[in-house]
Order: sequence, then C-alpha cells, then structure tokens
Amino acid sequence: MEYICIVISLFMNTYTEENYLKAIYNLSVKESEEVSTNSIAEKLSTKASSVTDMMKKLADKKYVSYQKYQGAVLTTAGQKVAIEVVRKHRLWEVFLVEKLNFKWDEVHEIAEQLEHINSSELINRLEEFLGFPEFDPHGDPIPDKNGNMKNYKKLLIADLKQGKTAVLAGVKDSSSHFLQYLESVGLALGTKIRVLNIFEFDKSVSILVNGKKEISISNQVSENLYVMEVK
Amino acid sequence: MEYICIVISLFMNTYTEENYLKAIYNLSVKESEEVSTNSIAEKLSTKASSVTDMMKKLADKKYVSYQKYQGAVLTTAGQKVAIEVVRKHRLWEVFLVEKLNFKWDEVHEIAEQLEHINSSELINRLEEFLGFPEFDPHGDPIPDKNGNMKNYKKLLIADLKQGKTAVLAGVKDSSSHFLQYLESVGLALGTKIRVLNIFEFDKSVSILVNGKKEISISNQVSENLYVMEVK
DNA sequence: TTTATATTTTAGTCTAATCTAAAATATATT
DNA sequence: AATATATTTTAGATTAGACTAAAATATAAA
Ligand SMILES: [Mn+2]
Ligand SMILES: [Mn+2]
Ligand SMILES: [Mn+2]
Ligand SMILES: [Mn+2]
Repeated sequence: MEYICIVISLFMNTYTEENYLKAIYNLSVKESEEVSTNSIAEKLSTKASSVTDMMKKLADKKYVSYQKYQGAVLTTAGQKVAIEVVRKHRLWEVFLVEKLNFKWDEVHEIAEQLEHINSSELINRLEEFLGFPEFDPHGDPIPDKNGNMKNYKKLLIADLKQGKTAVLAGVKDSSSHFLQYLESVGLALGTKIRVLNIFEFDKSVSILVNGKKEISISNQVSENLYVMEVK
Repeated sequence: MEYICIVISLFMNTYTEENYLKAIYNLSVKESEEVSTNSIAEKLSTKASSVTDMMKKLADKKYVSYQKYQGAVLTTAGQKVAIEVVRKHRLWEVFLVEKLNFKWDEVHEIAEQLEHINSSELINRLEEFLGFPEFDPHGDPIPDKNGNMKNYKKLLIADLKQGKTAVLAGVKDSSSHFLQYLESVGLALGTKIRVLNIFEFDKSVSILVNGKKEISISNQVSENLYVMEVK
C-alpha cells in the first residue's frame, strides 16, 4: 500500500499537470523560454491565480523553476514530460487522419483527450503501426521515444522573395477556421506554390498553386503558413 | 457562458461517474439487477461510504433508482450511459489486439483509460475501421451504436455432458492470470474441444483440444470458460 | 520621479471525490 | 424475541483544482 502511493507520487502526473506542462512547453517554443503567468492562463482558459498555484506545485515537483513575478521555465524533467505529451498528441492526430479518415481540422480536440492516456507500450506500438511518422497532420514534428524530433527551418510564405518556389510544410495557426479556409482555397501540406507578386501596401501575396491556379492570400495567411523552399 | 455550463451538466458525465455506472452495469449482468453498496465498493476498490455519496449523486441525475439500504438499480438512462462505456471499452480492446498486436491479457488496463475518451464520431469510426466486430478479445459482446448486442447462450464447459463437442467462445474470469494460464495450455477463443471425461470427485474435466492434445482442466477452469456447442 | 496601469500573488471559498470513525439499520444466530 | 454480526449511512475532514476579490509588485506614462 505504502509502495503504491510512493510510486504514484514519483511517476504519475495528473491530467491537469500534463496540460500545464504542455502549455508551458508550447509557449516557450513559440515565444521565449520564460513563460508568463498570464500567457499560461490565457492558453489554458483559466485564471492567473490558478496558474500561480500550479506553478508552485510544479516547482515542488521540480518540473519548472519558478520565482514570484519571474514567470516559469521548464526544467529538463519538465520538458521531458511535456515532450512526451506532445508526442502522444501528434501521434494520435496522425492516427485519426491516416487511419480513421478524420480531416485535419477535426482531430485536435480528440487528441487533447488521447494525449493523456498513460501507457508507453501503447504509444510505441501506435507509432510503429503508423510507420514512424515524423510530422503530424499540421506539419508539426513528432518527438521519437527519446524526445528527439526533426526541426526544419521555420520559414513562412511571408518570408519568401518574389519568384521563389516552395512546398507547404506546416501551419502556424492550426485553428479549425484557418484549416478550413486553406482547404476551401485548395491549400494543403505538400502543395507546391510559387510567389508571383507581393503587394507592399497590404502585404498580400499572389501565388501560383501547383503550377495551375493563381490565388491571392492576405498577410494573415502568409504569416501562418510554413514552407520548405524548392530549388 | 451560461449555455456552456448547462450543456455540460446535462450531457457530460465525469470519468468517475462513468466508472460507477459501468460497475453497476457489469454487476447487474453477473449478479442481480439490484446492486449492493458493498459490491460496488469492492469492484471499484473504494469504500462503501464513497459509494453511498455517489449513489445519491447518480440518483439526482436519474441514472439510478436508489433508496437507503436498498441497493441501486440502473435506470434506462443510466444503462444507456453504461453500455456506451462498455462499447468503447470493448472496441478499444479489439483495436489493441487486432491492430497493435497486444495479447488478450494486456489490454484491459489500457481500455480502462480509453473507454472515457468522449467522442461518438471517434468511436463510430473506430468501429468501422475494425470492421464492426461483434465480440471483444475475451468473447464479450460489443454493443452497437444503439446499444444492441448479440447475447449468445452463456454455456460453460462445466455445463457440457460427456462426449459433447464445443468451441471456446468467451471467458468469465478475464484476469490476466487466467488468460495467461489458458494460453500456456493452448486454449484460445475459437479452439474446438470435446469433453472426454468428467471426474465427479473434484469436478475436473479431461478434454480433447482441437482433436489432438488431451488435457485435464480443474473445475475452476471449466466454470470460467464459455462455449458454443457444436453438433 | 511620481502616478497610473497591468500583472501577479495571496487569502479565502467552492466543488468533486475520497477517507475514517461513529451511528443507524438490516440480517443472522442463538 | 433478544443478541450478535454485517452492511450501509452519516458526520466531519482532506485533497486537487478552480474561482473571486483584494493586496502586492512590476511596468509604462506623465
Ligand atoms: Mn493538435
Ligand atoms: Mn497538430
Ligand atoms: Mn476489459
Ligand atoms: Mn474484454
């Protein structure tokens, strides 16, 4: 009985703790290493006071280094937990799209639940079943068993010069609104594009899609699509 | 904001509520319709006082009819929720065995977690992906979208007369100990057996497995294996 | 450098789910 | 029928996680 309690407190994290760690991880990747209380609160749709409580708890568990008013930084241990959750989230998203034929804008909510299923055997076998994918349906890299992942250059359409050719590799904004917009104008990961014109006045861009159709995208769109340049 | 709260309180059940409802359902199938506080407590490894609290809550939600000292009975609404959880549990078990190559004694714990993933779209697509299976890896029937399932005759090896031939169709005890024992003596679902001798003094039975090997099984084993008779 | 605003923390409540110990009720035994 | 035992319920406490309101601190503006 004693044993079980000790084991749980050492190895298990609650659903909620995992969500906080993942939120801190995602914020620290997008913004700076140090993550503010408010940004975590916003990301998790909770209140700053709740975040403060949790930061104390995670600091006790050595998952973050935290000092009053200084924001939080993941420790190596915290990062490991966060990356494990991210790995699960992204593998499940691949499963949902590749095996169950969900669309890329339908999988996030479900993966938010599946990412907390606790079984390394399960996730390793799922990874194998899926053929060890390296990217999820939104182009985000999938950490392997050891937490390593491809980190391709994060180049946006907005960064491309006129005349350049590139392939769509990921989305920065993965809200279903944006994903549905992309689908409706015929943009998907793997799509080849060429920058025809950049209009300075509103930073909109006209692009050639798959060598055929010409469309115009707003700055908001070009700032949220990652590409890989093609020679 | 109001709306969301109302919706959640009407349609969503907590992980814990689902576990209680499933426990009551499983107990009422195995024993009697009316389920005692203590049996629920034992099944869920919790205390009777906790069960009493939850019965009040589930009675409020109209999932059980409950009167002090009288045990609990699932209402139609409660049964619907319970069967939905059972459906998810069993479909995930099929997935784990058929697609991820888990053994039948390894899947229960993981399915205990997966059964709480909340998405009917997900479970319906999973069911389709698996080819609409009717039984789980332990021979238990899988409820369909509407809660209907095959209920084959629950005949045990212990019920068979000498000389009868039958096919293994399910396990009553699905503990991993028992499942591993079965595997080690070459008994699996679908295995054809023939009752050679019934020894009255200890109720052990000698059976012919797949027309080849003869083995002897104890009463405890013959009382825990469901079969379908073959003419 | 003072003042105003924004951010973060603290203090105190709340709810769900659990527990222990004690009281109430039901069932079994003499 | 009276007594003993087992089951169930109540009362009261605890924990995780969340919230509100108020206090403390940091940052920006004047
Ligand atoms: Mn996602
Ligand atoms: Mn994704
Ligand atoms: Mn099971
Ligand atoms: Mn099963």
